[in-house]
Amino acid sequence: MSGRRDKVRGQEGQVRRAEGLSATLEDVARHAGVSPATVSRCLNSPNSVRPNKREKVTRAIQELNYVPHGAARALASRKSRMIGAVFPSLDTDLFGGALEAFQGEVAQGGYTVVVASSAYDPAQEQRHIRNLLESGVDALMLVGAERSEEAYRLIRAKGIPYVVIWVSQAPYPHNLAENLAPDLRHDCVGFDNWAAAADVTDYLLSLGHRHFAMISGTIAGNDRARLRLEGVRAALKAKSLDLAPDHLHERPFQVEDGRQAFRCLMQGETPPTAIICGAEPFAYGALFEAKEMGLSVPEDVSVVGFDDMWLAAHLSPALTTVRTPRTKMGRQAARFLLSRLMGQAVADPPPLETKLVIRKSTGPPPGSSGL
Amino acid sequence: MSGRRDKVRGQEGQVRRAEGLSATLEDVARHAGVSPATVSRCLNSPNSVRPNKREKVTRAIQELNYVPHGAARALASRKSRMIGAVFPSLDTDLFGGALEAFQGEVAQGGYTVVVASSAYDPAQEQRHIRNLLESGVDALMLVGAERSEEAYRLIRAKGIPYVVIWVSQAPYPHNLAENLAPDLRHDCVGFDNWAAAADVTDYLLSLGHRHFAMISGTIAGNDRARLRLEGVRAALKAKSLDLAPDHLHERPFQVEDGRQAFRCLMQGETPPTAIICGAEPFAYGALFEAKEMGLSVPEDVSVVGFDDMWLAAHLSPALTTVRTPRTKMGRQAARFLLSRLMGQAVADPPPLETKLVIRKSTGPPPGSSGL
DNA sequence: TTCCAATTTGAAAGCGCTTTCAAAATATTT
DNA sequence: AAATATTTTGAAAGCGCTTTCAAATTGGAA
Repeated sequence: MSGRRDKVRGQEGQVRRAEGLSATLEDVARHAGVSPATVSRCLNSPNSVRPNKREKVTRAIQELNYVPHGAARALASRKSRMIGAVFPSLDTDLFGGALEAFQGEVAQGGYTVVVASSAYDPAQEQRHIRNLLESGVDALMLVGAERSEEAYRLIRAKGIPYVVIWVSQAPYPHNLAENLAPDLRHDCVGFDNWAAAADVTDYLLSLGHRHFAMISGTIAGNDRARLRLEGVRAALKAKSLDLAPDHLHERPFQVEDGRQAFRCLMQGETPPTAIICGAEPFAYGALFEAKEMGLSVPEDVSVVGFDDMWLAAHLSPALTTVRTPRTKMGRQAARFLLSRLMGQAVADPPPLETKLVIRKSTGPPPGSSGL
Repeated sequence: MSGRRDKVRGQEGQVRRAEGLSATLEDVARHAGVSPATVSRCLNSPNSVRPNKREKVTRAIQELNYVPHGAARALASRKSRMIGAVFPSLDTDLFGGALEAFQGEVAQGGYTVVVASSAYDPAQEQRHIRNLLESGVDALMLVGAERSEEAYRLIRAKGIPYVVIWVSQAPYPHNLAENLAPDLRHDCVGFDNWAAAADVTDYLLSLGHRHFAMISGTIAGNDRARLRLEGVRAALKAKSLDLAPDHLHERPFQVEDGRQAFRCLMQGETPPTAIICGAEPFAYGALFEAKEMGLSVPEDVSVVGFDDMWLAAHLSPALTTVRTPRTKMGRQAARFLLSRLMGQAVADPPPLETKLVIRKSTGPPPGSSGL
């Protein structure tokens, strides 16, 4: 059973390809008068082949318009040169920025990124992880560390390096240990969500605020959201304060949710004087809604965001927020994975810095003399 | 030269895998007591195998935690189940939205998407296309039809289906024929940039405007930008008007560029009464800058955007703009490619609709009595 | 029950590359 | 110049799967 593939013999006895079939390495070898092994070497370690042959091969490659067959390469070399990435969403510059940086860096290393968006759905995420694993990615990048044991089992079964971004393994009381099996220490590239949230809260506290509210992203399966909430709570607790149940709104990550939550909060019995948003879209929504309700920020209520996306600085009032290093995360995650793939035993990079960016949406609570 | 791979024989003579090596189809076959062919069939066309065997195989797969090897599959079946996509950028919800929809739809069909961002750079785009082709993608999605002949040659050489989005093949005088070799009719999923631009212009014209300016995205290598500019020009020409040279600013696609251009325009000798932005970030910048300059929109100048990204409706004044169907494009492109991959000879889908969304940033020109 | 058509199965040949091993060619030393 | 060390090359064996072809099994029809 030869020739499932239509090789047709030309008049000179040379094998040509039937329409639509591209040249193979063997064709190149024949065309250049060398062995397939040599062509392969030209592709993978050019200096291990004599210049004159190398030239012949290069020419043959050009003439035949040869493009190596990725799958065959992957099969033989046991590496696909692909890195998988699953993001919770891609329709915002938040993860998009990280992806862009990640992809750019990974491309530098000759790798290609296979991407998927899980729409913040753990089940979908797991399916995507499985898919990527099947696709044969050499490494994996995931957002957040919280996911099913099953998902991690799959990855470990494949034995490929992976990195988890947007979280850090900070040695705080709030670290992940309490929520993850002890043997699970993932490599992280990210920042300390807990500390960053505690930070803004402290700042607000220092302005004199005592009545807080938080609009938090959906917490189930989202450790970033949970840590931020816990960070806020911890900072409040240090001053013997707390978040009243009706002052905590947990929602999907949309601007519209921010609007609703804000309205709800400000129309309540005891409106807060400061609103901490666990994700920036909430803050945008809050600001928009404030304008609509005729409330002024920060005179009537202070609002802080989280992430410092591009819009924050342009809003009026400009938004006080926490700058998170998404581009850096993308790049660093890429570099980390690349090093691991080159066999280097790189250490977990240290957590990245976040920065409290104080702008115009925060001030002393109403009624205070400015302290 | 056997066993480059460490197969170790267990005591029962059964082949197990050394650490880190995952089970293969052959392992599954042995474990289930069937031939490899049967396992393969279970994976690819389950109903061609008897239920009892199928069950055994399914169990074996589970027990061994078997994950098919994508590259091997791709090599043997000559299809990789991957689709490549190159976007000009990913750090905005514009292309991100399209990508998200594209990826979701493609995943439905059991495909996976390999993505790359070209940073609006043709050379980088071409490199990415080459890379994706090497990766063995079964199909390709690109933004815009304008790119080097070389790039198209590469794709055609591989003989895979591809689709070009964000543009249409509208049968207008402005169609692509003049800029592309006649034999190049690409499958398009998109809308008519020219007509959409002409549309807003007509609207502005109908409000009484006669002094126009345009802030256009960089045109080189970007047919969307070019078509939009031409659309505006054509509409103006129909009224014997034109865009003064100093009333046309061509820039990268950033908010900051919009700010600068706006300031420049409004501080000029003869400021326009209407500014058409070829991309929405420009309009945002314009609105922000107007506020800073103490100009009011639309009283002093009307501003229109292009794309209707999420922010447009929340701005004050809310932005009049053209809604472009990016989610639909993503989905439709995916479906088109999927059909082609299933061998169906689908026709080019018809151009999608755009919609002029009139909000508050446009009005009669200053000094007019409201017509 | 016997025989033939229809359905399931397995053996084996690749898919296009990489990589080992040994042979051939070249460079270096004595 | 001969002998040895080094570098280049090629032959061939897979990588893990799919798919053809023929053999084995099954289900009906006779």
